[in-house]
Amino acid sequence: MERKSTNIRQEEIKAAVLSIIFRDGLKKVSTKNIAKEVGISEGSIFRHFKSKKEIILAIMDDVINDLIEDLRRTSLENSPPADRLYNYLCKTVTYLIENKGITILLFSEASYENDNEMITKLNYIFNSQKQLAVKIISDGIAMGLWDEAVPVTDFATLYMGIPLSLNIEMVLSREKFERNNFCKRMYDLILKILKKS
Amino acid sequence: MERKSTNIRQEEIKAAVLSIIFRDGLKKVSTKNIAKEVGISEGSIFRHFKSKKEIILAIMDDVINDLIEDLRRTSLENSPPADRLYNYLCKTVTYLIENKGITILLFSEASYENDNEMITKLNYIFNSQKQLAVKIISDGIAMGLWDEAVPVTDFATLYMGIPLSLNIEMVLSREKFERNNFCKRMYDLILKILKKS
DNA sequence: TAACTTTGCAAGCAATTATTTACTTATGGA
DNA sequence: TCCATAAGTAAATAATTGCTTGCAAAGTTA
Repeated sequence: MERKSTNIRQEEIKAAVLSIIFRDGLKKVSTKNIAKEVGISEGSIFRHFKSKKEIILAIMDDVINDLIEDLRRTSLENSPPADRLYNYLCKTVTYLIENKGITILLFSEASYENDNEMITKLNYIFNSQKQLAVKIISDGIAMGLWDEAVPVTDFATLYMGIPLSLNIEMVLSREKFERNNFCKRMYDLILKILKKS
Repeated sequence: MERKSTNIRQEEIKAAVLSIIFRDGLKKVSTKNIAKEVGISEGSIFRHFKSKKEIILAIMDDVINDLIEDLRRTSLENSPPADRLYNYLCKTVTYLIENKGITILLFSEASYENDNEMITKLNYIFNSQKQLAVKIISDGIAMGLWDEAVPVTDFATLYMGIPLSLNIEMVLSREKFERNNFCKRMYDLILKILKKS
């Protein structure tokens, strides 16, 4: 009966959830299976989280604290907008590839549960990414580097399709997705929209 | 005790599933709730479908027969590629907006269940759309209308982000999504990538 | 050492799941 | 009109769900 602190167990539980999602699908994320994955009893899970929903919300908070805050910093740098946009996109892609279960959790769990708290968090994650992208593009246009005729919010909607496409490709072909230079290839494409003609 | 033929009940059951998904979320799609929505007993459902999974697969088949086959026709027309691309995109967008539950079903249920048969069908739906888009773009390039330097498969990946973005926007803001001219706006953006410089 | 808190477990909870059962009744062609 | 078939039901099925309980033992602080 090895004992670990709640902090550690919380991390183990969140990691277990993501592993199960990526390996077996969202349906298999039951408290019973989480317990088995961590190596503790089912009841113990409720020592560290008050409900299953709290686990999911905690993972979404991790995304906000890790990814979104990192993206915010990138977006607000004062390096050239082109560099910022490239880093911005690649950081997102890298994060999604390295935290595999997260993409499925984000884009499926909220529409599965239809839970208000989850949808609010997902909305924040999604719209933050959009708005921070808008910031970079607006800067580039204001600096006279990019085409001022580009509708920035529409562009941001199209931009958000990139991580979403990546997500679906990963769901459909789990391991063998061709991620080589994925962000560079997508970056080159969208840059053409921004270029002055 | 009104009685209807299996054909009719199957349509009612599929429609009920989509209604429940859009109104209450995927989680509420239980045989009990489907029965209530249709107005029959739970057991009756199994007179018309051999399992719940068969209902989902039947809806996916509808997408293949209705949307994908329509897109195939559009893609293979011999009208100008620009017209074809515009119609192609708008048909997809219109279909997704008019069949609300379908977007959630397609992009969430497969990753929820992690079922091979479902993933195979989703893969077919997704890749057909991609390949048919590739066909239109390749035609445009071959006719000397568009930039031959555009990497067509990368472009198709970016293109697929459009329906995916639409899906997420609809999940996040159910009714009040600004769908006005959505396809025209997205079309104008991606056309800039294709234009010769 | 004593007292207290935290972490652990096995067992049990009520609720829900998809599906099957055994039986009834309506419909449509002979 | 007869009768097989198709379409309906209520109720029971076994399995699973998230979560709670009661109690034991490990860690921490005094």
